[in-house]
Amino acid sequence: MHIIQVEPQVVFQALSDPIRIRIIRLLAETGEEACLCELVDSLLEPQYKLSRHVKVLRQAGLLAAEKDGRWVYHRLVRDVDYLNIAYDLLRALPDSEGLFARDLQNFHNRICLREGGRCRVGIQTASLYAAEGD
Amino acid sequence: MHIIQVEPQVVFQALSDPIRIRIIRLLAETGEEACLCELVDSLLEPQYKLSRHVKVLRQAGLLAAEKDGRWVYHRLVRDVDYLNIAYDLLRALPDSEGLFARDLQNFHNRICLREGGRCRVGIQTASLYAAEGD
DNA sequence: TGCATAGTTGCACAATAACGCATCTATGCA
DNA sequence: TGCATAGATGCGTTATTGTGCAACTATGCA
Repeated sequence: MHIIQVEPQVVFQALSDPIRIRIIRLLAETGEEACLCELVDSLLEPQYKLSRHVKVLRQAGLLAAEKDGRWVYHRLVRDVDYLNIAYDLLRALPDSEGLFARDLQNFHNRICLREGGRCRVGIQTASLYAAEGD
Repeated sequence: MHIIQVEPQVVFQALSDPIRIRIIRLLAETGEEACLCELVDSLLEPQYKLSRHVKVLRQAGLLAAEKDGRWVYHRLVRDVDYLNIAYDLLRALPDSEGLFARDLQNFHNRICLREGGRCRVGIQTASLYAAEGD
């Protein structure tokens, strides 16, 4: 394990985007790790978009990635004190319009598709949430 | 008093700049308020630059401004839970190169010039820190 | 009432960042 | 060994942001 020295402003910059906030908040709230397709089905955003945002979060030191076959699991970096405070901050944010609650619900639904705790399918948005529109 | 609803990413965006981090960190660490010229003498950055950065922080809901004669005092907004966590976060940041320690020292020196707890002078950088260079 | 000064802001410019599209890589399975 | 699929990325475009310079506003004092 290696700790990459990151300038503080890079961490805040990484969290200055709504989608990236939703990603980190989802993992902070659930304590889970998630592969990209699970994030796609939870946030209902294009795959290439989330792939880029996850990369930003990784380069900022907030996420660690672990490859498992075709899937790449992303989890929060927990061994930096001020990052844990950042996660607490995210969990303390208001959810005035219930947008985060929706992400959370979608994520829970998507987690149910795991087999042996591992994701075994790809993007399921079309079949799972087709009726939701949005 | 009124609370302006601010989207979370705006707060992080406000803290995504090194100078703005230094401003908030200084006020969080000392518990003080500061007028603009005191910030100029503490951070050793141009006045127009800090004026703009302070404006960003104000619009993001992190700072409140109070005018007193020719001086404008800036203080942290304390009545929002997640902002207080943000201030804790800033105080937990490393100061690997001692840059923040310098800001803090300059600020303490500058506070000594107050009369009756109020700033009564303008920018003193030239006379106070002329020898420091940078 | 005019001047010095604390602070703000319009403007132009350079750098950065988010996005959609399409394409590319890498891995498991038939 | 070829195909389907999870994920990454190059490119061009557009929007945003930080900065320096200079000019501006607002306030206290002689």
